[in-house]
Amino acid sequence: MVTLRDVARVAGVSLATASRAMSDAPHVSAANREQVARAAESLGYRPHPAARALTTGSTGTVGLVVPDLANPFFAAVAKGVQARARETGRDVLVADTDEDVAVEPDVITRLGDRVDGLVLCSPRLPADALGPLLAAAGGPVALVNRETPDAPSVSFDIADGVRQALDHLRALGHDVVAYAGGPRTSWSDGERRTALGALAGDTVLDLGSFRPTHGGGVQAADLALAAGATAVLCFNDLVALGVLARLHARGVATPADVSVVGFDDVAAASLVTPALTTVAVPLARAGRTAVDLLGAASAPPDHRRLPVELVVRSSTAPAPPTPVQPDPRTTVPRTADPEVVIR
Amino acid sequence: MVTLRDVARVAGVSLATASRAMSDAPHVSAANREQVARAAESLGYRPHPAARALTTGSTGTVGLVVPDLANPFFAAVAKGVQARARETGRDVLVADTDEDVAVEPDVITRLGDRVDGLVLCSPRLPADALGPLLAAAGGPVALVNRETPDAPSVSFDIADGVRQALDHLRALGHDVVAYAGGPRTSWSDGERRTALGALAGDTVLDLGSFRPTHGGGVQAADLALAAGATAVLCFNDLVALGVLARLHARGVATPADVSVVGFDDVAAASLVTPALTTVAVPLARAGRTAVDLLGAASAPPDHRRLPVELVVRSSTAPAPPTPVQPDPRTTVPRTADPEVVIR
DNA sequence: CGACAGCCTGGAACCGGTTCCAGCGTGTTC
DNA sequence: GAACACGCTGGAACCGGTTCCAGGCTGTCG
Repeated sequence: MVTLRDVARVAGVSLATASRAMSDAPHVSAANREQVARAAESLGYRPHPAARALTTGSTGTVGLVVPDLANPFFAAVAKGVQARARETGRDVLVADTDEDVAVEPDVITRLGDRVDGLVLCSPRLPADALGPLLAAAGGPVALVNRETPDAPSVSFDIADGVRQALDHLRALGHDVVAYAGGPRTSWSDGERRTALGALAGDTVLDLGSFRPTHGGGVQAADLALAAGATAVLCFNDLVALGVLARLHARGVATPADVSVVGFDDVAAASLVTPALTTVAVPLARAGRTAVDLLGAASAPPDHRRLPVELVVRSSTAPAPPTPVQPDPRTTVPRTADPEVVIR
Repeated sequence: MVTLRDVARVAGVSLATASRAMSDAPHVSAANREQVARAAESLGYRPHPAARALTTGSTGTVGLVVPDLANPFFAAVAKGVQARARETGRDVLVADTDEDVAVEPDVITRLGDRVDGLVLCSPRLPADALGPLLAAAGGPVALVNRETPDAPSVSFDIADGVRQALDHLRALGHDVVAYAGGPRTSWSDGERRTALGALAGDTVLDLGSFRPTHGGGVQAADLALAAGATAVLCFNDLVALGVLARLHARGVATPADVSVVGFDDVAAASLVTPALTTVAVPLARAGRTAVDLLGAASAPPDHRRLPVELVVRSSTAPAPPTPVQPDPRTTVPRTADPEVVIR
């Protein structure tokens, strides 16, 4: 292994000078700078990351914590984080919590020690547990798809996305829109619900909370049908895909009988038939922005809201003249509580 | 920041003893061991990773290089790598080459310096460039979905997967099977082609090479139709999904008129309609196994082939009595060269 | 009762860089 | 021509751990 001492010896200068030359510091003559560069090149010198980290205190690494790497939503964010980090000469240490809230604190503190900054994507931790943890991380932290007063964050203009979706469905003649919600503990589900309440309080039918997966959508579809909804707005694309699949299986035509709108614009959304109308969210950009926020600590913390855009595809159409009748043989389960209107 | 010196002072022992106590080394009295543990606990001591790495030469980190984090295939492998690394007390440094061969060498050498071992998933680099690079990594390397004599690897029993798919289609009465191939430079496409040639030389119709994406499948579907194929075996699930979508768009019924088989069993495969019959590949397990191979260097290197399993869903059915006629108005493009039979 | 073995212990060297500081040489200015 | 400023240089301290080595203590055996 070749160290800086070797480079210094070959270049005929002291260790200190070699170090300065390598890091483009001032107080090095052009001749020596050249000598050192040449020696380093010929020896194939590569600085030892740990040694550098020990003295400078900076590791050249950013951490990323996501609930599930295999979820296309997080994968897209991860890609953005990775790309931006590489552009700025840093590496990414990634941790997958497997959707388990209990491991989040461990992972955050462990990673916190090893990185220059930490990006937390959609942490599931409740606000009161998150706050103290951010301090314990011991370095800059930026959140994605979650907001808290204690740290900078980048999230999406969910209210505007909900408005665009609602405007679109109303323009198509859907007077009442059913909402297939995500987990109650989800910050972004809360944002959607708040927006729905503010924008269209008494014309939104709450189908309840579902797991943010294909299965959750399947479940929601039956409730939507039972309630006689002509349009379903979904927590995310996976849920929307589940709704689509279930409607198809039950012989309900989309978009002729029921329109479906998703959220996120995951890759699969445009590949399915009918192609999904959905609120596109700049996931990779969010990842990139989060990395940039790590560098720019400010007080009060910076909260970015990235713009979103409704992408109209083939899963939405004008409301049918006579909406599907609620199936008289079915009843809506209590837990879904579809009578409750969001305010 | 609290260092081991602080712990030693509080515990009333020397730095050396404190170090030994913390790392469960021998030659420490039970009393001192207890004192040190207590002091470390009360001070909230956490060892400095860079300092440890500097002396021991081990970083407690494994590297992972993938072509595209957002591709569900690689995401699943990454999840496996991450899980196994965490179980063994290590972290994962991940790099996404964005499908660009040119950046692979850079990424590999850069990451190689910072990790105890490197997992390379589906490197696109040609064999003659890969070999030297593995040495340059300067530590143990394990490959996933790629084999080379120079390093241990974990791949899949592709030949058996191809056999299962072929047996299935033949049992359904498909005499000739079209193959929608992946990139010529892909090692695993080569494996599929070799298996096809060995198993069914003159009953396989080569549709050509396509980008391993939905778009590639769309492209392949038209060629399959033009050639009058009743069954299409695809390089991977994304291609199969594209084929399915295009057949649907052109009014061809699946599986009644044409059967489609994918490869990998990505999550989307089971969510689409008709659900995709595909060769399921243990992606996460491959990731875990690769991490284990890093620890167990052996000569000659260990090459694991994980078993695969055909999952029969709804995209395959008995061959139609009278196959779809090749559309007389279309001709098969030259580049696809469907006349060429794999041997 | 003395010698020897063996377990603990702490001082010090070391890992590979970065950076402070003192010293040297040159150029500039009264 | 002397004093001063400034740029370059290398010796040495330092970052926070790990580990070698010498020495002290206790226990056992002859």
